[in-house]
Amino acid sequence: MELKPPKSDLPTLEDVARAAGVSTATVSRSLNSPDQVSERTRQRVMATVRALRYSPNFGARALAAKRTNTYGAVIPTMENAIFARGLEAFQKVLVANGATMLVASSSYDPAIEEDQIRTMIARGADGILLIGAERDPEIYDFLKERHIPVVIAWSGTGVSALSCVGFDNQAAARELAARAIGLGHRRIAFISAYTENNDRARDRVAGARAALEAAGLDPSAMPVLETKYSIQCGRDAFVELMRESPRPTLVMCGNDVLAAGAMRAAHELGLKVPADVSITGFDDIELATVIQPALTTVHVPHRQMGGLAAEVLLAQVRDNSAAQQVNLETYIVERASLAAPGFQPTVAAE
Amino acid sequence: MELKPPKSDLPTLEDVARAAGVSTATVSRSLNSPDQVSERTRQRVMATVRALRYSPNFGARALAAKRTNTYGAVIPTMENAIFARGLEAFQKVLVANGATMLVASSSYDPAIEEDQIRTMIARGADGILLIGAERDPEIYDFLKERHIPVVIAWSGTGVSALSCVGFDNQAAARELAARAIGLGHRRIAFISAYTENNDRARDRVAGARAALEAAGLDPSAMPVLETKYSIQCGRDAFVELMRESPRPTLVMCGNDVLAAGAMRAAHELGLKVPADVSITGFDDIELATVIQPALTTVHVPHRQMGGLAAEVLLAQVRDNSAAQQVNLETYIVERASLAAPGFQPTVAAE
DNA sequence: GCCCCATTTGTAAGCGCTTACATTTAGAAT
DNA sequence: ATTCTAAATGTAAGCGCTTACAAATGGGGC
Repeated sequence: MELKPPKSDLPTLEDVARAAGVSTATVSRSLNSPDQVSERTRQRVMATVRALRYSPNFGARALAAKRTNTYGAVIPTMENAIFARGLEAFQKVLVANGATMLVASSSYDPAIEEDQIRTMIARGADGILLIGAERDPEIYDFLKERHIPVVIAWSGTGVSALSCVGFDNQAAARELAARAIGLGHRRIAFISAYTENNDRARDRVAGARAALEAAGLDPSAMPVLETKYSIQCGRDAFVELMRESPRPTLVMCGNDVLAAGAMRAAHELGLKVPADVSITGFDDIELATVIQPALTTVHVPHRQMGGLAAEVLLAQVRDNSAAQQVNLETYIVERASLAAPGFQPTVAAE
Repeated sequence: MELKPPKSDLPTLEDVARAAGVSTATVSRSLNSPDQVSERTRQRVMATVRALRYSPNFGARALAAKRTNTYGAVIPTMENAIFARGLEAFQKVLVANGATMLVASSSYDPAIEEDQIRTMIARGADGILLIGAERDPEIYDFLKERHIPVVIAWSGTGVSALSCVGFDNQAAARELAARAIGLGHRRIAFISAYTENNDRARDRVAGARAALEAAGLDPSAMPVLETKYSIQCGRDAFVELMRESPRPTLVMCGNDVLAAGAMRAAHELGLKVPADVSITGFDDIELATVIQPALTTVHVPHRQMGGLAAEVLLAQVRDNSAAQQVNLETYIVERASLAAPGFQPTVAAE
């Protein structure tokens, strides 16, 4: 505490003003709204800025301008490739617009998430990216009260009056399930991420149920196992599901990671995919193409979502534009892990 | 610009002071150094803070205290699971200490990286996390000039006088290669990430060479293909390597992602792993356990690294402690993809 | 009851910037 | 020339907080 080094004698706006022979206001304007300054003056100021290696003090600027040019992102975890992708894109767009990104992860815990959101706001975030629409209304009130623009990603329709950039989880899952039913599957099981506090996971399960119902099947007959987001958990869940008799002919998974675990378990149980059992995923991350057989899954445009979220947020903050609701398209990627039940591949495995 | 909503009438320190019947200094102290305030006063102040839902203004605080409690992390990309893991851990430790994380990615481009570093500093980062030690010395000068603590992760010995939390990439790769040589491998090929501006990648290749040399083999005879970080690239590189005659009996990969691609290519070429060709990875991400056969690789404690990096950085900033150099242990994870070289396959790929 | 010192509290000076408002300057129109 | 207007620049008032320093308070020890 005592030894704090002099952080120190960095040039200030005033130093630049003095050196350039203008007022601080002119320097400030040259930096922030160049077109309010004459060409000649601006040149001179900028040259001085460079000569002095001046860099504006962030705190002072934030204090005076009431804006930080910093945006927060609160996501469940960076270790999930889908969020990592989205974040990367979000950040790129931010940087391209001269802004920076604050990140925090909640580990899927609503209490932690709330805390992180408050911290971001206290840190002066001009806007904030949130995943999924489901959370304590009090948080939305808090955000509204402070006039902080929010964009919700990964979920389609969000809270009204809030921007969102997402897709229809339920419709996507329904479509995939319908496709499987069309192929002849009747006994379908589902491995889902925990649905509590997770509207995306819940919607995906609901989508499968809806397809069943539409096909005149009993949706409540579909076994659903909820588990954590990890390969190991997908594996365990699959083993559990295969204890049933008769066995399901298709195991749908709420995401690709769980599906990878399921695939793994299938191999260990000596089950051929898709001959003995079909497996589907959701998200279409790289993993889906690496496992054997390659995974039939739903492609979600994560990068696009992250990039668009940033744009929407920036527009709200900078141009005071209205909240927007953007719904992105998803599509089924047919690979090898889903086929008609009992399907014999022309070339035997191994 | 014009319509900016009133961000507005949030309570200030002064409001709290007035309401609690004390001076602003006392409120500030209650918040920042509670033990300088009497128990009774503090209680009263805190109650008022809660009642008014007061939250300190970030800019003002940063301006007055010359500290933001914000730390920057500049990484190549969040889409790489190893960095995502490290970052997640880094962030967790930061949050546990009341700090927040600013993130930027450089896409492995030194110019972008430099830019991001400068931006972070301009944003008032109190300290900064960097990946790998190799960069323009000018950047280090800049950082030193501003007295910004830096911690370098992922590389063992870094720039002197800078903290680093890493591991010995070269030794780890050497050990793995030595193990393979002990198994009987003589023709080894290497698929590496681009080594330009990437000391980690370079060290890994160097490690393999060192093992060859130590075994009396010619290190320059080892084919090395450099490529981008992606499964597809690993696949292409592997195919390329298999054109050689005689074929290598072992393809070492600079990371697990490349190895996954190689594995994929091996299957496509009808090559059995490890009978026809062994494959090794590096990093030990989850992917390594999903592919068939499971990957023999080097385990790197990414999370630990990220967490420690945060601790080192915090210590430097808060306690003004000296720079530390921490070297973490790695170890070989033996799975199925590496075995003694089998007979030379005569069946050609199509 | 008095003195001294440690503890607690208050006073007020900035921190470095933005911006409303005032002033000056320079063209254009007459 | 003169007047008017728009563009360019300057002045200076904060923004909300921290902290050096000063002042007040409260116990012991005598």
